Amino acid sequence: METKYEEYAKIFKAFCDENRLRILELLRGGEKCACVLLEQLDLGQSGLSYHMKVLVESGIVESRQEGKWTHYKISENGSAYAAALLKELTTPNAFSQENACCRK
Amino acid sequence: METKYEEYAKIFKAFCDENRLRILELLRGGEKCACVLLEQLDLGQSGLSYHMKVLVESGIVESRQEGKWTHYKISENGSAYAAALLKELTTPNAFSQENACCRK
DNA sequence: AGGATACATCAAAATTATTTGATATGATAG
DNA sequence: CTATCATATCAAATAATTTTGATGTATCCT
Repeated sequence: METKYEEYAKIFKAFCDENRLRILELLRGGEKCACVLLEQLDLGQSGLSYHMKVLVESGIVESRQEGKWTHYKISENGSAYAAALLKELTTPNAFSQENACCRK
Repeated sequence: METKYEEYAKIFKAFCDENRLRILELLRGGEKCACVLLEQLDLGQSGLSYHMKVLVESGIVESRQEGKWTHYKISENGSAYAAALLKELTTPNAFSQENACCRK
């Protein structure tokens, strides 16, 4: 089983690699098929496939098959979930308890 | 020089490691000094120091020196910036252009 | 001053992620 | 059915990140 931390980490990995950030930038312009991404990026075919897998598994990107082509687009739900999660991870929680460490 | 993509990646790396996510969880409870973090985590001293450096460099965490102790807390500004950036990276941009690829 | 404490830094080892090239799979065109 | 195209998967090579243990540095305590 996966800890919740591994699961969260997987989501944010979408944003932790230059190539994936470039891919997201292209997808901000709308759905694209792999062949288009491939010609706009400095990546080989299997490299693109690898990064698309990471992106899809993060939930940030969705894929749609159409015959032999695969189309990718940014997932609204996935993105909203990531945004909400980031906010949660950085917001003080209810029982904010100051630490009583380091006596002077 | 650093590309903007490297800079963005650095920010999200804060959230891509189990140990760092655990540290953030502790910091959601308020400012903590390194010694407290150390005793709550399964990490050695130099390992903690390494992760705190990554977190501070991402801008998500701020540190404050007090004598020989270092206190860490979540940075409101850094977190807000990351949240805004994530939103931007996943929002369709103005000139959303559908691709004209893959003739049927 | 001298020893202890808190943390940072370094280098080596271990682990994980990414790239690359070769091969597999599945859809379509002929 | 066969060949071709688009993409996925695999394994090996490379690169980046993380862990670990040793050492350095500044502060504090006596």
